[in-house]
Amino acid sequence: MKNRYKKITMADVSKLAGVTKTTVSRYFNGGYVKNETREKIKKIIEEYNYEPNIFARLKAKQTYTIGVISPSLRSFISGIFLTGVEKTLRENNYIPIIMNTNHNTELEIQYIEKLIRLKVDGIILSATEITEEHKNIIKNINIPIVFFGQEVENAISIANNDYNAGKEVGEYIGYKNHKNVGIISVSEKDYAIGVVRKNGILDGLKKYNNIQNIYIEESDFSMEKSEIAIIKLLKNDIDAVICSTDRQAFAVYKVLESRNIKIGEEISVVAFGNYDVSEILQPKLSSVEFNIQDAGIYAANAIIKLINKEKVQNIFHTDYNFIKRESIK
Amino acid sequence: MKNRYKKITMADVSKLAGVTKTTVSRYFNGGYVKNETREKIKKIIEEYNYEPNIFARLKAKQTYTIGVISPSLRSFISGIFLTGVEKTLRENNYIPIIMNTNHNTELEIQYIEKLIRLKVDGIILSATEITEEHKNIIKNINIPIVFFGQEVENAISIANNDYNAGKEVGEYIGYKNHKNVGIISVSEKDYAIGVVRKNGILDGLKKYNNIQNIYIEESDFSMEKSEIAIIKLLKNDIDAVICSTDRQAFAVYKVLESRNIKIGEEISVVAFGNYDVSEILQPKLSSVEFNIQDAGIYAANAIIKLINKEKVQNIFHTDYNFIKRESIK
DNA sequence: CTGAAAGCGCTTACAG
DNA sequence: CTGAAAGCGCTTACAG
Repeated sequence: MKNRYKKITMADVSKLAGVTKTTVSRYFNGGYVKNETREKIKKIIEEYNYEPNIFARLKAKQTYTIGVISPSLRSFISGIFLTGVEKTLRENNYIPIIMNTNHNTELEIQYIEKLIRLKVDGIILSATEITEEHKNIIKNINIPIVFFGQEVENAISIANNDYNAGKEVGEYIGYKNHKNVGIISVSEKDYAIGVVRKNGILDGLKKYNNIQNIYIEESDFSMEKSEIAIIKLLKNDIDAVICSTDRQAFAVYKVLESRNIKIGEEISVVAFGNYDVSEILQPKLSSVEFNIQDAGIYAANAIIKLINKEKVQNIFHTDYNFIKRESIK
Repeated sequence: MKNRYKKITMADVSKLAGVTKTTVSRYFNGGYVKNETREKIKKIIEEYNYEPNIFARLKAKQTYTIGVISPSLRSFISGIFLTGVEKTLRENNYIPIIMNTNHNTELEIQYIEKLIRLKVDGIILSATEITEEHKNIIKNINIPIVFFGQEVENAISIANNDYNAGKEVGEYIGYKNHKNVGIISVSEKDYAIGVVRKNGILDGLKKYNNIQNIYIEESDFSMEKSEIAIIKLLKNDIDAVICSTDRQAFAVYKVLESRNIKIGEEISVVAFGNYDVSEILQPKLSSVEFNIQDAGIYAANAIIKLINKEKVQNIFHTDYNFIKRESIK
């Protein structure tokens, strides 16, 4: 058997098959090749386990690479999203070039530039914030781009149905007859979570007319900041805490447990994200589950459609499901 | 201001700077360029925000791309590892091509072939199993490869100090006077965890001569299988469960809670991995923390050294730290 | 210190 | 249906 770990080029294959590399190229790119010729090429390819080097498609219209920019490589949400994206892209013979910004928006812009230079066919951007620069990109870029996490005007975007999800949670907290509610929010720069989701919650809380006080503390996605937020909220006499994410709820659990405050009895806790461990917590955390894997698959399919000049609707809302568990009294 | 989202090539830059592209190339690749010329080029580059297309280095000795193969994009461990790798690679001007196998070993081999075709300078492989095919690769591949997670003979590898960590845990369970111990293991194909870590545990358990029975159930990294494993173990009268990973421990918590068995009182639970939520669980999970971020940074630095023909020691063991919390009586 | 020419591994008009 | 030639955006000997 041939050494599969030695490189072999299209020129080598063409010689071995007794054709020219034009024909081999056509073989791979769906051009006309006579059946007999096709067989000859196929034989060599299989024997030598050949596959063209995608990075050498310098002159091609398509490079079959897709840039994927993520704010994190280690969060629950981004892990699932990337898994969905990667799988779908790979199945369609695209290769993802994954870039991690570590929540640095400036890097996001730099990576877009870098990806364009790399001649990617399209970009999937999981964004936490949409700046003027992003809008500028949308106008000037000439490859398709799909946003995830935020609704973006005049662009293709995939977002959670944050308003409705927030509203459902808010209504339920009211329905369960809470009086004084603390909310841990995030920066309004993260419009989807910091504004839309929050507004949904606030509108939902109004429904049953029994909420007396609402206290809001801004945090971020870290446990540290969220611990500070819940400590501040506890200065008020609250009977419910609505967290923007499960991770924030973990911080709340930590603080409440340390103070021996009974979750689900003295104070209700609810969050968004439904991480896999949330049902292991004591008491089990109530949380809104978003179908992130689907979002990833949708994003990958959307970018492929856009590359193929097919129509894609401007905004796609991910499904959600409010899972009520023991953390609500 | 120039449109930053239009591509500009080295030829364009060279014309604008009044030199030839050879010189511009040398500018970027550390060749001799007169200071005056250097300034002219620098000016244009900054004005147009130019950077060479790394994928067009078809003729170069180095492509500055590194293949990174991971069994998952959404596990706690791989997330941290990839974050460390990506950061370090990026800081050194390498770009990672991240491939996800979803625990499919066959894909692993395919991706190695694909990466070689892509002319990556080196490969970092986070492996759960080392097969004959892997050993074959090591012999035949002519670019450097660094393994993570498993110790590999005649290759550069980074692994947790699984034996010592296992032993420390085993000893502690003996020291705390447990009598009947259940172990949830993983397949022996995963040598690091399924054999080395397990052997460490078993050897550790011997130290205090007080363990009467040891029951072992094989699982994998999923909660589902681990629930089945703990249910089987509970048919024996055990007073401690040693899990191979925190995720397995989550399954154990779930089952024990559903049966109202008091963790840390009736049964001790201990695991390996120390996921960030493990200290939020009730009772707090005792677990061995491995410094995975360091492993990622080390792996990236190792591959860069190998590319530069520098020496790297064959095996590097990641630090660990056994964190004892309330889950042990 | 810099340039002209060839080449990396492909694709793409253009012929035939 | 297939080939010869040019070219993608770079790098690299080789001159000078």
